[in-house]
Amino acid sequence: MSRRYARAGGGIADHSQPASRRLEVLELQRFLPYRLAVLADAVSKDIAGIYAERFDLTRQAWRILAVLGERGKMAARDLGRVATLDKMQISRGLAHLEARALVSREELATDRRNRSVVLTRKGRELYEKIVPLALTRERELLAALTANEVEALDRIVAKLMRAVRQA
Amino acid sequence: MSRRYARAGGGIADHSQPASRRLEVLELQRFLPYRLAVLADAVSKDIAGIYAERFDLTRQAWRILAVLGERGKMAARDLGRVATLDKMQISRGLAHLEARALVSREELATDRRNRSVVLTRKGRELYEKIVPLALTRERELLAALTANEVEALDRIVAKLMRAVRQA
DNA sequence: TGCAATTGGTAACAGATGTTACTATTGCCG
DNA sequence: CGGCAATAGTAACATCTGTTACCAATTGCA
Repeated sequence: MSRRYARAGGGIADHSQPASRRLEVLELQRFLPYRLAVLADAVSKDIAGIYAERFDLTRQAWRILAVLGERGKMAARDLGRVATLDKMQISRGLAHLEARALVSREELATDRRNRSVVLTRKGRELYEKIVPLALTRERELLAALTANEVEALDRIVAKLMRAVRQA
Repeated sequence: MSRRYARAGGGIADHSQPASRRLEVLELQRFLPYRLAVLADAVSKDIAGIYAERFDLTRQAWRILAVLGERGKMAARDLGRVATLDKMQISRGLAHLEARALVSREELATDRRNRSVVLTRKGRELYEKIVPLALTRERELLAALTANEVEALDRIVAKLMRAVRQA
């Protein structure tokens, strides 16, 4: 909505320039996709300070660890859906985690393509070290908002996600 | 998961585990940094559908183009600050844009380290083609929100940005 | 049953990105 | 002045990431 204001009293439109030629201004600082990208990147790097710097995990590996810690053994295929990672990212993340003995994979007799994955003891210990730190940091960030804003953010993110997905 | 339910019949707290040892649960789907990352990534890819697919610009190049289109000639150094890009990203983005004759650089007599950058005619034409598309897409996404939510999002993003920056 | 299409997974390459270190220029302070 | 520190910018390398193509296993259907 091209910032057009209703005029009181009279339906006289602004014809100083034909609407079709007037270029709207894009202020990068106010452009939602830009702001979201910058914010998400900053938050992401902040959290990576926990799992990457201190525990040498990639972002994908951390997501996989988080899902396995939360849900226990599951098929590799489902990991992708829950953690929003494509199959290549899953493959690489699991390779990374397996090399460090944080997860183990076992074949399913029912479908030998699909292997199920589970945290090892070492993996669970790492998970239990990271989670409190991550949650604490999340709380610190959310402390900048009022309770209403936290609730609104929840709703807004969900709505935007739906909007962009059905593009 | 370990979600606890209030017990009917009496304010007897659940002391099955001491609070200090109970591991809080991190549900990835509700974890703010994760949700933000997924949303920003989806929005980013959506907008990239405009500047990348149709006009073959990288994300950095697009940001630089946007800033130059909005503010006119400026020092390369300042581009980074405004567009949230580091100096290497600026260097690469400008190389990309210059190779396509979308920007031109000129030396300043006052400081030969620092060159000023400006859109060429071709660059401005491209800018003016992309901007309406980007703004339209932004509006379509924001249409999923109420006016109050749009306003709240603005405030919330600013607050979170401040919170994470002073980490 | 048997063959085409689908699915899970990985290898291999190409391209993008982050990091370190280097050059060139300028500012600062003795 | 002289030279050390700071700044703008880039090259070169290592890493990460996306893409394509491919294999193996399974499913579906003629």
